[in-house]
Amino acid sequence: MTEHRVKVAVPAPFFHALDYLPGDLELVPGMRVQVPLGRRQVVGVVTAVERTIDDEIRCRPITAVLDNGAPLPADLLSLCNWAADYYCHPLGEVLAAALPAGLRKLPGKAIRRRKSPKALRSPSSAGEALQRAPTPEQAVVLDALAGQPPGFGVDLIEGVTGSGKTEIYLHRVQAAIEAQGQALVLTPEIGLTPQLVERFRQRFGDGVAVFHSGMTERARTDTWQACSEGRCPVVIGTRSAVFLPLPRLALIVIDEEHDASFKQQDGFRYSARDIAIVRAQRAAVPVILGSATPSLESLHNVARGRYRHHRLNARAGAARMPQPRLLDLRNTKLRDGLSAELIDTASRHLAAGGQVLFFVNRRGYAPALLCHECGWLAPCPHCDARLTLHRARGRLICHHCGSDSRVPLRCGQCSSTDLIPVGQGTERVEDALRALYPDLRVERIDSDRARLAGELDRLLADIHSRDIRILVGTQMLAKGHDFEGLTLVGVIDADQALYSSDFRAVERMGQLLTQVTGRAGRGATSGEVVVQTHQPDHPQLQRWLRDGYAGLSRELLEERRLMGFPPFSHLALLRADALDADAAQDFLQKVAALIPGDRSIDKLGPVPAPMERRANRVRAQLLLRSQNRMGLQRLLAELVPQLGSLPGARRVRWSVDVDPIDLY
DNA sequence: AGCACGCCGACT
DNA sequence: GTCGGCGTGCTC
Repeated sequence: MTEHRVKVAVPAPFFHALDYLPGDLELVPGMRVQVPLGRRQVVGVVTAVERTIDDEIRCRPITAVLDNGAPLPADLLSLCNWAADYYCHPLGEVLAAALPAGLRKLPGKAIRRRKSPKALRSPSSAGEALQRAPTPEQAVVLDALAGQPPGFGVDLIEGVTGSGKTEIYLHRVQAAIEAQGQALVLTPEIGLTPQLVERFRQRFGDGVAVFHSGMTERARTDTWQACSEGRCPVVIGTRSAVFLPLPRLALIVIDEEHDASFKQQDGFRYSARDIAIVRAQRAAVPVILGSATPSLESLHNVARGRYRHHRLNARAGAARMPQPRLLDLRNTKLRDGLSAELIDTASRHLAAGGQVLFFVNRRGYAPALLCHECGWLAPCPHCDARLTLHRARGRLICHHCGSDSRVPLRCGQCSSTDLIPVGQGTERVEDALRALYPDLRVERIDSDRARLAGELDRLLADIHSRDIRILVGTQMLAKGHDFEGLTLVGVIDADQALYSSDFRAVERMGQLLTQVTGRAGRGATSGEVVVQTHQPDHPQLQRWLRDGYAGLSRELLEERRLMGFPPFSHLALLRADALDADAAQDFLQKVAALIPGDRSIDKLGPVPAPMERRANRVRAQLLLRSQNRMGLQRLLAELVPQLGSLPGARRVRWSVDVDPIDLY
């Protein structure tokens, strides 16, 4: 007997959609439905409607259809399906990540009514007045972009900080809008870089929607709805915006494409940049990638002829990119991490009226507290890590698990009271600079400081008004901010990355150093950048100094090729952790045993994670590497759905990370 | 994931 | 004698 069956993806870790009976409901793929699952009711998405004679599995009826309006568009459903396969993640959970919370929950008593669409300020009237004439260099890039054949293609714009990448985006977005299309602009963090949204608002007025995790659930759902109805010509969003429904999608811009925050680091571990490129390919629309420091992946795609490449070298106005110099710390006297020469340089800039930024990539006062008598280092009770001293708060805090305790008066081992902070964080450098320059306003900007709403905005305003003369900040400050009066950037310690075992550490160091270098000399005065180091002869640091990020990245690509690491191979990282000592590694050992001894896939591990114990869980990992992406994906597609039923799987937490960026 | 069932320790 | 710990099994 022939019957209709409906495949429904539910928010649970199943690798296949479940079957339900439609009854007399009219269903099409993409509709949200309420279905019974065990003894609860959940929201699922219809993925297919089939005629079937397979009666073997039990089948319950669909409770209700939840969409009064349009179903999830077919292109998005299909994109989510692709992503679920590529990242080996259950489709129902992928859809849950793609839909705003308001569409994932069962409706309450009140039926949500759609707001009537706002009248949009006409883009052209708002825009024309503020249109800047492109520089000759920008004009070359714009001509090249305008001359591309229609359809999919990726253009990477490698432009130094301040060279006007945003202006290029604005022109291409304008062209997309004029052709009645919608443009999607992805950015790493909206809260930290309000300038990008500002520039778009100046040009396109209320046509610009934003979408990010800081918005209320309600606002996100409304924006989702507006996008799906084609009411947003431009939407600027973070990672999850890659899943917004855009019926007239005409262009995708990915700003700061190298930025790690495009990769989700838990649950469904997707790369918004990579999904965006797949989406553009499927929708046959162009992609613009922009960065001062492109990822090695994108540069490799340029080298292979997959992406087109454009450069913007000139900075706007009179500003020149500073030539950084290294400051050899060996055998110099340091005061809270600051050398006398750096202090002299800073004093000179301050006396001349400039602003100075000290870049310290660590929060807190000091990354460790040491007993001077016996060598004890205050450890985190839950992790294989040292506690960070937050002196102003009088706390020792673990930056890995959040463990928080009072600063002890005595050594935990020998009871000595001679405890000294070692190393320096932002708070310590801030204190030192306050003592050195009591008459100047010194402020620290890091995530501890900017946690309060509006605090970051206030600080940024006081920087622009030159009220703040000296800034101490983490990489939070390295991104996107324009500080006209900033003439000196001092990097306190460039060496951390040079000691790291992570294969991407030097790439990230180069990106960070280049980004902070771009902070100096944005105004008329040429800037100065000083990098303190104990490794002044390190070849990669030297390479960066001589040939900039472009030279360093060429060298790093060559190194990756020789080592067989991405982008010259593909990685998937299986992680596991557990409360008992060996459970995670034993589990991954069983996983490894399931993988055929195929020459095309390297099994690296299982091994203990670089930080073996974290938040009281013992962690292990198994890295898979292959030259052949399809081969790796086929293996994972076969392997991953079995892992949950492996003996011991319930005793461990495990995850799969396709294209991992951090190997810890 | 969420929720049941089920079989062993300390309490009104 | 019960309340409740989390091990394991299942959800169309």
